Amino acid sequence: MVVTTTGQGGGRRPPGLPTIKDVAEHVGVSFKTVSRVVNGDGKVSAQTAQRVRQAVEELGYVRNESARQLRRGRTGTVALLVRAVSDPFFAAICDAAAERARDHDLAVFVTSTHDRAERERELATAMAGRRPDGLVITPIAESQDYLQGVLDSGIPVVAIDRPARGIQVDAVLADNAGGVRDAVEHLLRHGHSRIGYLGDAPEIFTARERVAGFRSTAEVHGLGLREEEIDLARPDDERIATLLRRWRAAPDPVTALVTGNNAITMAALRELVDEPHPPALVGFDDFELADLVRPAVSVVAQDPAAVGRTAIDLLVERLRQPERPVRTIRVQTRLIPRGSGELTVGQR
Amino acid sequence: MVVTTTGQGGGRRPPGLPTIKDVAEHVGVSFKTVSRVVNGDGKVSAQTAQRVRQAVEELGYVRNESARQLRRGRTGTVALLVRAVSDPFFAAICDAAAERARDHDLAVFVTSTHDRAERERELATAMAGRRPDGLVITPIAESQDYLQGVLDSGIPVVAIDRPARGIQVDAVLADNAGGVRDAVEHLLRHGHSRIGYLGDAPEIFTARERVAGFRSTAEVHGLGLREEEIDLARPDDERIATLLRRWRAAPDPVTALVTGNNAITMAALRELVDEPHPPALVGFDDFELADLVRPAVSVVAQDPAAVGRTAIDLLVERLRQPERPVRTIRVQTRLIPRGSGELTVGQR
DNA sequence: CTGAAAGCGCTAACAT
DNA sequence: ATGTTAGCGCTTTCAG
Repeated sequence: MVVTTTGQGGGRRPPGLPTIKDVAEHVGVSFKTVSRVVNGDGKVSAQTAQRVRQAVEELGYVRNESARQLRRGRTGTVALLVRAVSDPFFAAICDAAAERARDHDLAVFVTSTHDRAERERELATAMAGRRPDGLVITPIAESQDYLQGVLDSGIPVVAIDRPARGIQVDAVLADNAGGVRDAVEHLLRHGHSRIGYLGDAPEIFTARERVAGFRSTAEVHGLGLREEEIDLARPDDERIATLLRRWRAAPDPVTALVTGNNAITMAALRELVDEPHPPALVGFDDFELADLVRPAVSVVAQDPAAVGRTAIDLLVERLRQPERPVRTIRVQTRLIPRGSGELTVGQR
Repeated sequence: MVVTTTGQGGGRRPPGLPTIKDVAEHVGVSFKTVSRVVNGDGKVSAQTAQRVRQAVEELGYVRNESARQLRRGRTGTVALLVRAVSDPFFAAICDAAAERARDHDLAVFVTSTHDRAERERELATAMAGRRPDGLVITPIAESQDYLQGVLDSGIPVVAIDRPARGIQVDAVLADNAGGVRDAVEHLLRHGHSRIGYLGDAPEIFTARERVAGFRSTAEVHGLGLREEEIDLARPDDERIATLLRRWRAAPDPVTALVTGNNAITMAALRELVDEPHPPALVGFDDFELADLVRPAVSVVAQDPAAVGRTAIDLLVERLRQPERPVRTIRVQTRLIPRGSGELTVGQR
């Protein structure tokens, strides 16, 4: 459906927005005076200031940030590279980071890498061209050493979700092992001792930390793990469905599952949702509607907002103190029991 | 947990990234030659070009976009204002828009307005300061006339999700009324004639279009609507739960519901999920896991990716032809039956 | 094929 | 309190 009307903007050739000079001319002062008013640099009589402000309003003057940035050397921006803004975890990080950045008069520019290493580099470089005051990245590539020059030039970098490699930078990570430990101990408390683990591929940093948490917790509690009940691979509904059927058909089947990330939790749920007696389940990462599925899904929730805020905090601190030691901050996870993790062995 | 190591970046004072001049000096050519190589402006001997490229690599030169933009007048960017990137609908729009923009060598800068009118204006103005080649906005404020100057200056504006007011601009909207019509007719086909409607507050454009679709469809099919079974208000779990209990306790209760947006669908589901015989339900907007709830939720799905892509297309077309008539494009919705909408009256 | 000069719009430093 | 001058890093003429 197409509604036809007149063209936009009255049809003039792009005259461009007015400049500081246009405003000055309009008022009859030097363009520097306008600059002073616009920037609140004091040293302007209240009267002139008033007239300038009026002219600014009338002409619709908006300061050209490119020019300003070029002259000042800083842009007041932070570049944020995430896996995908359409991933709720990263979306929450973006919103929280933008919010916190506002408090420091910084604007956040977000880009999605879609987990492609070459795009990470491409986008980080493109962002560097815009001379952000800082760079927050979700490392994917083998190494981030290509950022050394950027770092040396005085633009701090903060890694989130996974540590950077090949460069020494601050990082904000989740307490992956601790989260899984909580999940396992929760299941143990509810009488489970045969627990299966479905994790993402071991190339992925968080996947390694999480399964390590699983193994060590199992060891601490003297659980006899069977390697065939630990699965590490890219999420794939089909594969996971098959695997679960096999596990559950075994003579001494697992009574509980821990899933290592959201996509895997979803895949497992799709397979189990219509089972009359599903195994207990605790998923890593909370998700909307976890409380609407039956049984409601217990999860280890991350705190994406804290990750986003902390990343900005680290960046700002480093801008203030470039020499301070590099830090890695772990954001705690939180176990949210909703029922699926409480299914006891007897209930099966 | 804090790991302490050495500072970042070798501890030098910010020397800034190398400039075109540094590269030129390093190679022993004029800085203009470097500019030519960097921009692929031909007219450079293959040998010089090679040496320049090597120096660029060695020094880690990245073009300063602020300087470039200042001189060229265009930035190669599009500013995108959405309600919130953490809203899955808008997140999908963002990703699709960024993808499509890449094809035109445009970078998209996203900001969230969080549905606050004053922030819409504030952010749109801040974005204008960065001189984007185009502006895509999700209108919230009463009027967008404050953008007239931006428009006149040659920066096109496209409205998404809701039309802009006070300015004549292109728009990409969903077929709201059509989507609800499909929902209602789907329910009619399954034997429902007593249908309740839960919509968002009537101040909201999409809410008005959707309830209008409900009313007109009901009329076409000769359904006798009862006004007390049409509810329009900001989503509120408590209110909706109470309302539903009342509706269902009535002597001749509704057998089916249409919910006008995602938040309302969620609220209704929370109330109905544990009912043995819930009413049929069709929600406006698809959501992840709609297939995991039992019964799986039938929805009218929007196509956010199409909205994002179309917005960029309109922008690019207008950049090419500033005088073309203003257009409003409606993106079709799609009914996805999953079970909740098929519950027949007899099944209750 | 390459270079020199000018200037985009702004702010910092220095006058007045 | 206001104005002048210079220059940020780059691209666009215009010459060589």
